[in-house]
Amino acid sequence: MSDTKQKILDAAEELFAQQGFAPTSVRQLTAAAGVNLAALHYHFGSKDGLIQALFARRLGPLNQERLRLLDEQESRFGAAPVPVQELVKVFVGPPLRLASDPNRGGEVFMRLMGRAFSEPDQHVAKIFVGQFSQLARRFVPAFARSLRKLSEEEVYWRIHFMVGAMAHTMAHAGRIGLLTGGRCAPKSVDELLALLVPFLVAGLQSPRASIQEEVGAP
Amino acid sequence: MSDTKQKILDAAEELFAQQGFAPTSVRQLTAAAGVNLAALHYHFGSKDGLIQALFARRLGPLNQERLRLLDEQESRFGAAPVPVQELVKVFVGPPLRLASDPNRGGEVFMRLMGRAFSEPDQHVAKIFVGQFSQLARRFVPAFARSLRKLSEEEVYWRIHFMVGAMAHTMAHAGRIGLLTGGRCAPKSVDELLALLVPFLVAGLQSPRASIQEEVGAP
DNA sequence: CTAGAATTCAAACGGTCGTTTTAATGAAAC
DNA sequence: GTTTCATTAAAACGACCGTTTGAATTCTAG
Repeated sequence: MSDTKQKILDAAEELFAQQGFAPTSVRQLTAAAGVNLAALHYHFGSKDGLIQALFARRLGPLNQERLRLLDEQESRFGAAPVPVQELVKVFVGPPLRLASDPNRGGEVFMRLMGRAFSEPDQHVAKIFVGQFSQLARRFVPAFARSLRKLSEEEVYWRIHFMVGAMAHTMAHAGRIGLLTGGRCAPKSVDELLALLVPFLVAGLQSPRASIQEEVGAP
Repeated sequence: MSDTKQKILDAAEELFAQQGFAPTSVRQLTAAAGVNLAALHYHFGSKDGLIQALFARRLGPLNQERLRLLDEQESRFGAAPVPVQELVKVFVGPPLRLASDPNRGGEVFMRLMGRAFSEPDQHVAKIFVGQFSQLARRFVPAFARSLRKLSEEEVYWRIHFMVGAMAHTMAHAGRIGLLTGGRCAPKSVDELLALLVPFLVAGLQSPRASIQEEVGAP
Protein backbone atom coordinates (compact mmCIF):
# COMPACT_ATOMS: atom_id res chain seq x y z
CA MET A 1 0.00 0.00 0.00
CA SER A 2 1.27 3.41 -0.93
CA ASP A 3 2.76 5.66 1.69
CA THR A 4 0.20 8.40 1.10
CA LYS A 5 -2.66 5.98 1.57
CA GLN A 6 -1.23 4.82 4.89
CA LYS A 7 -0.69 8.33 6.11
CA ILE A 8 -4.27 9.28 5.33
CA LEU A 9 -5.64 6.18 7.05
CA ASP A 10 -3.54 6.81 10.14
CA ALA A 11 -4.53 10.44 10.38
CA ALA A 12 -8.17 9.52 9.79
CA GLU A 13 -8.09 6.98 12.58
CA GLU A 14 -6.73 9.55 14.96
CA LEU A 15 -9.04 12.39 14.02
CA PHE A 16 -12.19 10.33 13.64
CA ALA A 17 -11.57 8.81 17.05
CA GLN A 18 -11.06 12.25 18.51
CA GLN A 19 -13.89 14.18 16.89
CA GLY A 20 -16.21 11.77 15.15
CA PHE A 21 -16.82 11.34 11.46
CA ALA A 22 -19.07 14.19 10.45
CA PRO A 23 -17.18 17.03 12.15
CA THR A 24 -13.83 15.92 10.73
CA SER A 25 -13.29 17.48 7.33
CA VAL A 26 -11.23 16.04 4.52
CA ARG A 27 -9.13 19.18 4.61
CA GLN A 28 -8.29 18.64 8.25
CA LEU A 29 -7.52 15.02 7.47
CA THR A 30 -5.18 15.64 4.57
CA ALA A 31 -3.48 18.46 6.43
CA ALA A 32 -2.81 16.21 9.42
CA ALA A 33 -1.55 13.49 7.11
CA GLY A 34 0.69 15.95 5.32
CA VAL A 35 -0.68 15.14 1.89
CA ASN A 36 -2.56 17.02 -0.75
CA LEU A 37 -6.31 17.45 -0.45
CA ALA A 38 -7.04 15.66 -3.70
CA ALA A 39 -5.01 12.61 -2.67
CA LEU A 40 -7.87 11.49 -0.48
CA HIS A 41 -10.32 11.30 -3.37
CA TYR A 42 -7.69 9.87 -5.67
CA HIS A 43 -6.98 6.94 -3.37
CA PHE A 44 -10.33 6.39 -1.71
CA GLY A 45 -12.87 7.97 -4.05
CA SER A 46 -14.74 9.74 -1.30
CA LYS A 47 -14.88 10.37 2.42
CA ASP A 48 -17.16 7.36 2.80
CA GLY A 49 -14.71 5.27 0.82
CA LEU A 50 -12.01 6.27 3.25
CA ILE A 51 -14.16 5.26 6.22
CA GLN A 52 -14.87 1.95 4.54
CA ALA A 53 -11.17 1.30 3.96
CA LEU A 54 -10.38 2.39 7.48
CA PHE A 55 -12.67 -0.19 9.05
CA ALA A 56 -11.74 -2.93 6.61
CA ARG A 57 -8.04 -2.54 7.39
CA ARG A 58 -8.51 -3.30 11.08
CA LEU A 59 -11.74 -5.22 11.40
CA GLY A 60 -10.91 -7.89 8.84
CA PRO A 61 -7.87 -9.22 10.71
CA LEU A 62 -9.55 -8.67 14.06
CA ASN A 63 -12.63 -10.72 13.30
CA GLN A 64 -10.58 -13.38 11.57
CA GLU A 65 -8.62 -13.75 14.78
CA ARG A 66 -11.82 -14.10 16.76
CA LEU A 67 -13.07 -16.79 14.41
CA ARG A 68 -9.74 -18.61 14.56
CA LEU A 69 -9.80 -18.60 18.37
CA LEU A 70 -13.38 -19.83 18.32
CA ASP A 71 -12.33 -22.68 16.03
CA GLU A 72 -9.60 -23.58 18.47
CA GLN A 73 -11.96 -23.67 21.42
CA GLU A 74 -14.61 -25.63 19.58
CA SER A 75 -12.17 -28.28 18.47
CA ARG A 76 -10.75 -28.38 21.97
CA PHE A 77 -14.12 -29.23 23.48
CA GLY A 78 -15.38 -31.40 20.64
CA ALA A 79 -19.05 -32.22 20.93
CA ALA A 80 -19.40 -30.49 24.28
CA PRO A 81 -20.32 -26.81 24.32
CA VAL A 82 -17.44 -24.41 24.88
CA PRO A 83 -17.62 -22.95 28.40
CA VAL A 84 -19.14 -19.49 28.44
CA GLN A 85 -16.04 -18.01 29.94
CA GLU A 86 -13.96 -19.15 26.98
CA LEU A 87 -16.46 -17.76 24.51
CA VAL A 88 -16.43 -14.42 26.26
CA LYS A 89 -12.65 -14.33 26.26
CA VAL A 90 -12.55 -15.10 22.56
CA PHE A 91 -15.18 -12.47 21.83
CA VAL A 92 -13.98 -9.52 23.89
CA GLY A 93 -10.30 -10.38 24.20
CA PRO A 94 -9.12 -9.52 20.69
CA PRO A 95 -10.79 -6.11 20.40
CA LEU A 96 -9.53 -5.05 23.83
CA ARG A 97 -6.07 -6.31 22.98
CA LEU A 98 -5.96 -3.90 20.08
CA ALA A 99 -5.25 -1.23 22.64
CA SER A 100 -1.81 -2.57 23.40
CA ASP A 101 -0.77 -3.23 19.82
CA PRO A 102 0.00 -0.04 17.93
CA ASN A 103 0.43 -2.04 14.72
CA ARG A 104 -3.22 -2.90 14.77
CA GLY A 105 -4.54 0.51 15.67
CA GLY A 106 -3.74 0.73 19.33
CA GLU A 107 -5.94 2.52 21.78
CA VAL A 108 -7.02 4.98 19.11
CA PHE A 109 -8.73 2.44 16.92
CA MET A 110 -10.23 0.66 19.88
CA ARG A 111 -11.88 3.88 20.98
CA LEU A 112 -13.10 4.54 17.47
CA MET A 113 -14.54 1.04 17.23
CA GLY A 114 -16.28 1.35 20.56
CA ARG A 115 -17.96 4.50 19.38
CA ALA A 116 -18.89 3.04 16.03
CA PHE A 117 -21.41 0.74 17.72
CA SER A 118 -23.65 3.70 18.35
CA GLU A 119 -22.82 5.71 15.27
CA PRO A 120 -25.89 7.67 14.16
CA ASP A 121 -24.78 8.31 10.57
CA GLN A 122 -26.51 5.75 8.40
CA HIS A 123 -23.72 5.34 5.86
CA VAL A 124 -21.09 4.83 8.53
CA ALA A 125 -23.29 2.46 10.49
CA LYS A 126 -23.86 0.31 7.43
CA ILE A 127 -20.16 0.18 6.66
CA PHE A 128 -19.41 -0.82 10.23
CA VAL A 129 -22.16 -3.38 10.72
CA GLY A 130 -21.27 -4.99 7.42
CA GLN A 131 -18.05 -6.26 8.96
CA PHE A 132 -19.88 -8.39 11.52
CA SER A 133 -22.18 -10.72 9.65
CA GLN A 134 -19.80 -13.69 9.54
CA LEU A 135 -18.96 -13.17 13.17
CA ALA A 136 -22.61 -13.28 14.19
CA ARG A 137 -23.21 -16.48 12.24
CA ARG A 138 -20.61 -18.24 14.33
CA PHE A 139 -20.84 -16.66 17.75
CA VAL A 140 -24.60 -16.57 18.25
CA PRO A 141 -24.97 -20.36 17.84
CA ALA A 142 -21.90 -20.91 19.97
CA PHE A 143 -23.34 -18.88 22.82
CA ALA A 144 -26.73 -20.54 22.38
CA ARG A 145 -25.09 -23.97 22.73
CA SER A 146 -23.28 -22.95 25.87
CA LEU A 147 -26.33 -21.28 27.44
CA ARG A 148 -28.68 -24.15 26.86
CA LYS A 149 -31.15 -23.16 29.55
CA LEU A 150 -32.00 -19.94 27.78
CA SER A 151 -34.39 -19.35 24.92
CA GLU A 152 -33.04 -18.09 21.63
CA GLU A 153 -34.39 -14.64 22.37
CA GLU A 154 -32.78 -14.49 25.76
CA VAL A 155 -29.45 -15.44 24.24
CA TYR A 156 -29.78 -12.65 21.72
CA TRP A 157 -30.50 -10.07 24.36
CA ARG A 158 -27.72 -11.14 26.64
CA ILE A 159 -25.25 -10.98 23.78
CA HIS A 160 -26.66 -7.54 23.12
CA PHE A 161 -25.95 -6.50 26.70
CA MET A 162 -22.46 -7.95 26.47
CA VAL A 163 -21.75 -6.00 23.31
CA GLY A 164 -22.94 -2.85 25.04
CA ALA A 165 -20.65 -3.27 28.02
CA MET A 166 -17.76 -4.11 25.71
CA ALA A 167 -18.35 -1.21 23.35
CA HIS A 168 -18.69 1.28 26.17
CA THR A 169 -15.49 0.00 27.73
CA MET A 170 -13.66 0.30 24.44
CA ALA A 171 -15.02 3.75 23.70
CA HIS A 172 -13.98 5.09 27.09
CA ALA A 173 -10.86 3.07 27.66
CA GLY A 174 -8.15 4.92 29.47
CA ARG A 175 -10.36 7.39 31.23
CA ILE A 176 -13.08 5.64 33.15
CA GLY A 177 -16.62 6.77 32.65
CA LEU A 178 -18.99 9.44 33.67
CA LEU A 179 -19.79 8.32 37.14
CA THR A 180 -16.43 8.12 38.84
CA GLY A 181 -15.23 11.69 38.60
CA GLY A 182 -11.78 10.55 37.50
CA ARG A 183 -10.97 8.86 40.80
CA CYS A 184 -10.22 5.63 39.02
CA ALA A 185 -6.95 4.93 37.25
CA PRO A 186 -6.92 3.36 33.82
CA LYS A 187 -5.94 -0.26 33.58
CA SER A 188 -3.75 -2.44 31.49
CA VAL A 189 -5.56 -4.60 29.00
CA ASP A 190 -5.10 -7.68 31.13
CA GLU A 191 -6.43 -6.00 34.22
CA LEU A 192 -9.35 -4.71 32.23
CA LEU A 193 -10.18 -8.16 30.91
CA ALA A 194 -9.87 -9.59 34.41
CA LEU A 195 -12.56 -7.14 35.46
CA LEU A 196 -14.81 -7.35 32.43
CA VAL A 197 -14.85 -11.08 31.70
CA PRO A 198 -16.24 -12.21 35.07
CA PHE A 199 -18.89 -9.51 34.90
CA LEU A 200 -20.03 -10.69 31.48
CA VAL A 201 -19.85 -14.39 32.28
CA ALA A 202 -21.96 -13.90 35.39
CA GLY A 203 -24.45 -11.79 33.46
CA LEU A 204 -24.74 -14.27 30.62
CA GLN A 205 -25.23 -17.18 33.00
CA SER A 206 -27.61 -15.46 35.39
CA PRO A 207 -30.89 -17.22 36.14
CA ARG A 208 -33.80 -15.96 34.08
CA ALA A 209 -36.14 -13.64 35.87
CA SER A 210 -39.87 -13.52 36.02
CA ILE A 211 -41.70 -10.22 35.89
CA GLN A 212 -42.86 -10.44 39.44
CA GLU A 213 -43.03 -6.86 40.58
CA GLU A 214 -43.01 -3.36 39.35
CA VAL A 215 -39.53 -2.27 38.42
CA GLY A 216 -38.37 1.25 39.05
CA ALA A 217 -41.83 2.80 39.26
CA PRO A 218 -43.13 4.31 42.51
CA MET B 1 -42.68 27.90 27.48
CA SER B 2 -43.55 29.35 24.10
CA ASP B 3 -45.03 27.15 21.45
CA THR B 4 -42.20 27.80 19.01
CA LYS B 5 -39.62 26.76 21.56
CA GLN B 6 -41.45 23.49 22.18
CA LYS B 7 -41.78 22.76 18.49
CA ILE B 8 -38.08 23.29 17.95
CA LEU B 9 -37.14 21.08 20.89
CA ASP B 10 -39.44 18.31 19.71
CA ALA B 11 -38.14 18.43 16.17
CA ALA B 12 -34.56 18.52 17.44
CA GLU B 13 -35.13 15.46 19.58
CA GLU B 14 -36.45 13.56 16.61
CA LEU B 15 -33.81 14.62 14.11
CA PHE B 16 -30.83 14.41 16.47
CA ALA B 17 -31.91 10.92 17.47
CA GLN B 18 -32.21 9.95 13.84
CA GLN B 19 -29.08 11.50 12.37
CA GLY B 20 -26.85 12.69 15.17
CA PHE B 21 -25.95 16.23 16.13
CA ALA B 22 -23.37 17.33 13.64
CA PRO B 23 -25.12 16.21 10.46
CA THR B 24 -28.42 17.81 11.47
CA SER B 25 -28.51 21.40 10.31
CA VAL B 26 -30.44 24.20 11.93
CA ARG B 27 -32.24 24.70 8.65
CA GLN B 28 -33.46 21.14 8.64
CA LEU B 29 -34.49 21.55 12.27
CA THR B 30 -36.50 24.72 11.84
CA ALA B 31 -38.10 23.40 8.66
CA ALA B 32 -39.23 20.24 10.45
CA ALA B 33 -40.52 22.31 13.34
CA GLY B 34 -42.36 24.60 10.95
CA VAL B 35 -40.76 27.74 12.34
CA ASN B 36 -38.48 30.40 10.96
CA LEU B 37 -34.76 29.79 10.81
CA ALA B 38 -33.92 32.72 13.05
CA ALA B 39 -36.29 31.53 15.77
CA LEU B 40 -33.75 28.94 16.81
CA HIS B 41 -31.07 31.52 17.54
CA TYR B 42 -33.59 33.87 19.06
CA HIS B 43 -34.78 31.32 21.61
CA PHE B 44 -31.65 29.27 22.20
CA GLY B 45 -28.78 31.51 21.16
CA SER B 46 -27.00 28.84 19.19
CA LYS B 47 -27.16 25.23 18.10
CA ASP B 48 -25.20 24.27 21.22
CA GLY B 49 -27.65 26.22 23.34
CA LEU B 50 -30.46 24.20 21.83
CA ILE B 51 -28.69 20.94 22.60
CA GLN B 52 -28.15 22.11 26.15
CA ALA B 53 -31.84 22.98 26.58
CA LEU B 54 -32.83 19.71 24.96
CA PHE B 55 -30.93 17.60 27.48
CA ALA B 56 -31.91 19.76 30.44
CA ARG B 57 -35.59 19.44 29.65
CA ARG B 58 -35.54 15.64 29.95
CA LEU B 59 -32.55 14.76 32.08
CA GLY B 60 -33.40 17.03 34.99
CA PRO B 61 -36.71 15.33 35.79
CA LEU B 62 -35.30 11.91 34.93
CA ASN B 63 -32.40 12.10 37.32
CA GLN B 64 -34.53 13.66 40.01
CA GLU B 65 -36.80 10.67 39.76
CA ARG B 66 -33.85 8.34 40.13
CA LEU B 67 -32.67 10.20 43.21
CA ARG B 68 -36.15 10.15 44.70
CA LEU B 69 -36.44 6.41 44.17
CA LEU B 70 -33.01 5.94 45.70
CA ASP B 71 -34.13 7.94 48.74
CA GLU B 72 -37.14 5.71 49.07
CA GLN B 73 -35.08 2.54 48.97
CA GLU B 74 -32.49 3.84 51.38
CA SER B 75 -35.07 4.86 53.94
CA ARG B 76 -36.80 1.54 53.43
CA PHE B 77 -33.66 -0.39 54.34
CA GLY B 78 -32.37 2.03 56.98
CA ALA B 79 -28.86 1.26 58.08
CA ALA B 80 -28.62 -1.86 55.94
CA PRO B 81 -27.34 -1.55 52.39
CA VAL B 82 -30.02 -1.53 49.71
CA PRO B 83 -30.02 -4.83 47.81
CA VAL B 84 -28.17 -4.62 44.51
CA GLN B 85 -31.24 -5.60 42.58
CA GLU B 86 -33.14 -2.61 43.93
CA LEU B 87 -30.31 -0.24 43.09
CA VAL B 88 -30.17 -1.54 39.56
CA LYS B 89 -33.91 -1.14 39.15
CA VAL B 90 -33.74 2.41 40.39
CA PHE B 91 -30.80 3.18 38.11
CA VAL B 92 -31.88 1.64 34.82
CA GLY B 93 -35.65 1.61 35.33
CA PRO B 94 -36.42 5.30 34.84
CA PRO B 95 -34.40 5.84 31.66
CA LEU B 96 -35.85 2.73 30.05
CA ARG B 97 -39.33 3.74 31.10
CA LEU B 98 -38.93 6.93 29.12
CA ALA B 99 -39.63 4.81 26.07
CA SER B 100 -43.23 4.23 27.02
CA ASP B 101 -44.00 7.80 28.06
CA PRO B 102 -44.28 10.16 25.09
CA ASN B 103 -44.62 13.09 27.48
CA ARG B 104 -41.08 12.56 28.62
CA GLY B 105 -39.51 11.98 25.25
CA GLY B 106 -40.61 8.46 24.47
CA GLU B 107 -38.49 6.05 22.54
CA VAL B 108 -36.95 8.89 20.58
CA PHE B 109 -35.28 10.56 23.51
CA MET B 110 -34.24 7.25 25.00
CA ARG B 111 -32.40 6.40 21.81
CA LEU B 112 -30.80 9.83 21.74
CA MET B 113 -29.71 9.49 25.34
CA GLY B 114 -28.22 6.06 24.75
CA ARG B 115 -26.15 7.46 21.94
CA ALA B 116 -25.08 10.49 23.91
CA PHE B 117 -22.95 8.29 26.16
CA SER B 118 -20.49 7.81 23.33
CA GLU B 119 -20.86 11.17 21.69
CA PRO B 120 -17.52 12.22 20.17
CA ASP B 121 -18.24 15.95 19.89
CA GLN B 122 -16.57 17.62 22.86
CA HIS B 123 -19.16 20.34 23.37
CA VAL B 124 -22.05 17.93 23.31
CA ALA B 125 -20.27 15.46 25.56
CA LYS B 126 -19.64 18.15 28.16
CA ILE B 127 -23.27 19.28 28.09
CA PHE B 128 -24.40 15.69 28.53
CA VAL B 129 -21.97 14.62 31.22
CA GLY B 130 -22.72 17.76 33.20
CA GLN B 131 -26.17 16.38 33.95
CA PHE B 132 -24.78 13.41 35.87
CA SER B 133 -22.57 14.70 38.63
CA GLN B 134 -25.21 14.69 41.37
CA LEU B 135 -26.33 11.27 40.28
CA ALA B 136 -22.82 9.87 40.58
CA ARG B 137 -22.38 11.34 44.06
CA ARG B 138 -25.33 9.33 45.29
CA PHE B 139 -25.24 6.12 43.28
CA VAL B 140 -21.55 5.28 43.46
CA PRO B 141 -21.53 5.16 47.30
CA ALA B 142 -24.82 3.29 47.29
CA PHE B 143 -23.43 0.60 45.02
CA ALA B 144 -20.22 0.50 47.02
CA ARG B 145 -22.19 -0.13 50.21
CA SER B 146 -24.18 -2.92 48.63
CA LEU B 147 -21.14 -4.55 47.04
CA ARG B 148 -19.03 -4.58 50.15
CA LYS B 149 -16.73 -7.35 49.04
CA LEU B 150 -15.42 -5.28 46.17
CA SER B 151 -12.74 -2.63 46.18
CA GLU B 152 -13.68 0.90 45.25
CA GLU B 153 -12.05 0.49 41.87
CA GLU B 154 -13.93 -2.70 41.14
CA VAL B 155 -17.17 -0.98 41.97
CA TYR B 156 -16.35 1.82 39.57
CA TRP B 157 -15.60 -0.54 36.75
CA ARG B 158 -18.69 -2.65 37.25
CA ILE B 159 -20.86 0.43 37.25
CA HIS B 160 -19.06 1.39 34.08
CA PHE B 161 -19.97 -1.95 32.49
CA MET B 162 -23.55 -1.56 33.66
CA VAL B 163 -23.79 1.88 32.10
CA GLY B 164 -22.46 0.44 28.85
CA ALA B 165 -25.03 -2.31 28.66
CA MET B 166 -27.77 0.14 29.56
CA ALA B 167 -26.68 2.79 27.08
CA HIS B 168 -26.36 0.28 24.26
CA THR B 169 -29.79 -1.11 25.04
CA MET B 170 -31.28 2.37 25.03
CA ALA B 171 -29.54 3.39 21.85
CA HIS B 172 -30.72 0.33 19.97
CA ALA B 173 -34.08 -0.15 21.60
CA GLY B 174 -36.71 -1.50 19.32
CA ARG B 175 -34.42 -3.13 16.85
CA ILE B 176 -32.02 -5.50 18.52
CA GLY B 177 -28.35 -5.25 17.80
CA LEU B 178 -25.76 -6.16 15.27
CA LEU B 179 -25.41 -9.82 15.94
CA THR B 180 -28.91 -11.16 15.64
CA GLY B 181 -29.72 -10.25 12.07
CA GLY B 182 -33.14 -8.97 13.07
CA ARG B 183 -34.43 -12.36 14.14
CA CYS B 184 -35.39 -10.99 17.53
CA ALA B 185 -38.56 -9.04 18.17
CA PRO B 186 -38.46 -5.83 20.17
CA LYS B 187 -39.78 -5.95 23.68
CA SER B 188 -41.99 -3.95 25.93
CA VAL B 189 -40.20 -1.93 28.56
CA ASP B 190 -41.14 -4.37 31.28
CA GLU B 191 -39.94 -7.36 29.31
CA LEU B 192 -36.74 -5.51 28.54
CA LEU B 193 -36.14 -4.73 32.20
CA ALA B 194 -36.89 -8.32 33.12
CA LEU B 195 -34.07 -9.33 30.78
CA LEU B 196 -31.61 -6.58 31.60
CA VAL B 197 -31.87 -6.33 35.38
CA PRO B 198 -30.91 -9.94 36.17
CA PHE B 199 -28.00 -9.70 33.75
CA LEU B 200 -26.68 -6.59 35.48
CA VAL B 201 -27.30 -7.83 39.01
CA ALA B 202 -25.43 -11.04 38.28
CA GLY B 203 -22.58 -9.13 36.69
CA LEU B 204 -22.29 -6.67 39.55
CA GLN B 205 -22.31 -9.44 42.15
CA SER B 206 -19.99 -11.80 40.32
CA PRO B 207 -16.99 -13.08 42.26
CA ARG B 208 -13.80 -11.20 41.52
CA ALA B 209 -11.40 -12.89 39.18
CA SER B 210 -7.69 -13.44 39.40
CA ILE B 211 -5.51 -13.05 36.34
CA GLN B 212 -4.67 -16.70 36.15
CA GLU B 213 -4.25 -17.40 32.48
CA GLU B 214 -3.79 -15.73 29.17
CA VAL B 215 -7.05 -14.31 27.93
CA GLY B 216 -7.84 -14.32 24.25
CA ALA B 217 -4.28 -14.72 23.01
CA PRO B 218 -3.17 -17.87 21.21
C1' DC C 1 16.60 8.38 -23.07
C1' DT C 2 11.96 8.38 -23.73
C1' DA C 3 6.90 7.18 -23.73
C1' DG C 4 3.31 6.40 -20.75
C1' DA C 5 1.18 5.56 -16.57
C1' DA C 6 0.63 6.80 -11.77
C1' DT C 7 0.56 10.23 -8.50
C1' DT C 8 0.68 14.95 -6.62
C1' DC C 9 -0.50 19.65 -6.93
C1' DA C 10 -2.95 24.29 -6.84
C1' DA C 11 -7.14 26.10 -7.87
C1' DA C 12 -11.78 26.28 -8.29
C1' DC C 13 -16.76 24.31 -8.32
C1' DG C 14 -21.46 24.60 -6.41
C1' DG C 15 -23.57 24.00 -1.94
C1' DT C 16 -24.50 24.15 2.79
C1' DC C 17 -23.17 25.50 7.20
C1' DG C 18 -24.12 28.49 11.76
C1' DT C 19 -25.06 33.00 12.61
C1' DT C 20 -26.41 37.97 12.11
C1' DT C 21 -28.97 41.77 10.51
C1' DT C 22 -32.82 44.51 9.58
C1' DA C 23 -37.48 44.97 8.84
C1' DA C 24 -42.28 43.39 9.54
C1' DT C 25 -45.68 41.59 12.63
C1' DG C 26 -48.31 40.48 16.81
C1' DA C 27 -50.21 41.22 21.27
C1' DA C 28 -50.48 43.71 25.50
C1' DA C 29 -50.28 48.48 28.37
C1' DC C 30 -51.54 53.01 28.74
C1' DG D 1 -55.22 54.77 19.13
C1' DT D 2 -50.72 54.90 20.07
C1' DT D 3 -46.61 53.17 22.19
C1' DT D 4 -43.89 49.30 23.62
C1' DC D 5 -41.88 45.17 23.50
C1' DA D 6 -41.46 40.34 22.39
C1' DT D 7 -41.56 37.52 18.53
C1' DT D 8 -41.39 36.19 13.57
C1' DA D 9 -39.85 36.94 8.82
C1' DA D 10 -36.75 37.30 4.80
C1' DA D 11 -32.30 38.03 3.28
C1' DA D 12 -27.65 38.12 3.52
C1' DC D 13 -22.88 37.25 5.80
C1' DG D 14 -18.48 34.90 5.59
C1' DA D 15 -16.70 30.43 6.27
C1' DC D 16 -16.24 25.82 5.32
C1' DC D 17 -17.92 21.62 3.17
C1' DG D 18 -16.98 17.32 -0.23
C1' DT D 19 -15.67 16.94 -4.71
C1' DT D 20 -13.69 17.87 -9.46
C1' DT D 21 -10.55 19.64 -12.82
C1' DG D 22 -6.52 19.91 -15.49
C1' DA D 23 -1.83 20.76 -15.41
C1' DA D 24 2.71 19.57 -13.20
C1' DT D 25 5.39 16.12 -11.42
C1' DT D 26 7.31 11.65 -10.32
C1' DC D 27 7.88 6.99 -11.24
C1' DT D 28 8.42 2.87 -14.37
C1' DA D 29 9.14 0.13 -18.71
C1' DG D 30 10.99 -0.52 -22.92
